[in-house]
Amino acid sequence: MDHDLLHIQGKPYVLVPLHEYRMLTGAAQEKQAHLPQEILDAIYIRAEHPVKIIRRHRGMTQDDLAHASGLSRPFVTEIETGKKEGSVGTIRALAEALQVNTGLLV
Amino acid sequence: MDHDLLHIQGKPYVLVPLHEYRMLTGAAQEKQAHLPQEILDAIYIRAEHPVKIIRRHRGMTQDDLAHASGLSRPFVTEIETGKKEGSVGTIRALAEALQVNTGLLV
DNA sequence: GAATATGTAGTAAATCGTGATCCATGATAT
DNA sequence: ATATCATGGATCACGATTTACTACATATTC
Repeated sequence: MDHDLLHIQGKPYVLVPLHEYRMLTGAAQEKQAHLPQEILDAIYIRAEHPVKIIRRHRGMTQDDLAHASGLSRPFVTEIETGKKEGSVGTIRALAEALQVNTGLLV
Repeated sequence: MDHDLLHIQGKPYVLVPLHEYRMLTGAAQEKQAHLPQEILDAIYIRAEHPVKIIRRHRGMTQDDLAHASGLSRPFVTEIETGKKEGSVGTIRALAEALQVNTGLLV
């Protein structure tokens, strides 16, 4: 937890990577050691759906993920585009297929 | 609690005043200590529903949790007894009310 | 243009989440 | 001692919403 300390107009600031900031402020996540920082950053920024971010990082197509998770391919699309949210079971299946903690997808 | 977001070499950072940073890190440590090992063990064992385990550890009744989460009391009962699973939104509301990561409840 | 990857409609079926109601226990008064 | 009431929890029926599918459409890439 050692970050850069800098001063702006005489006041001390700490430069905290965004994902750690999210953790600190309670939108907390557990450590995902196997996901590189830029992926975690992308997830926390929420510019795209976490499933999409992680799926592409895993080098999978929607069809790959659909088969791996036992869901239909269009449904994966709808999850990723935010048209559907999916049930808790869906989230678990996706997390399992993507090999990440469910907390990352919720 | 909203701070400046900036990018350095493509990575997102948050500029946090030092005193708030100290508060945040202190609070985070305390938050982790909030759930003792025995509670985490109980959750892991899954003898009872995590919501029930954490709710009682927080000294809340089902009615307390219902109000805190904005859900109806019967629904909280049904979640805890496993009769219903709830939507992702439900999980988020409960995690928020119980002040734990969603991952613990999914 | 063929093949691959992704997005959209339409839908039966499942689930959500609620109010009404009920059960058990315990405290307080009668 | 027992009737009454309050509290915490559980169950049910049900309208409303969502799920997750198949079939179809559109990009995108080779």
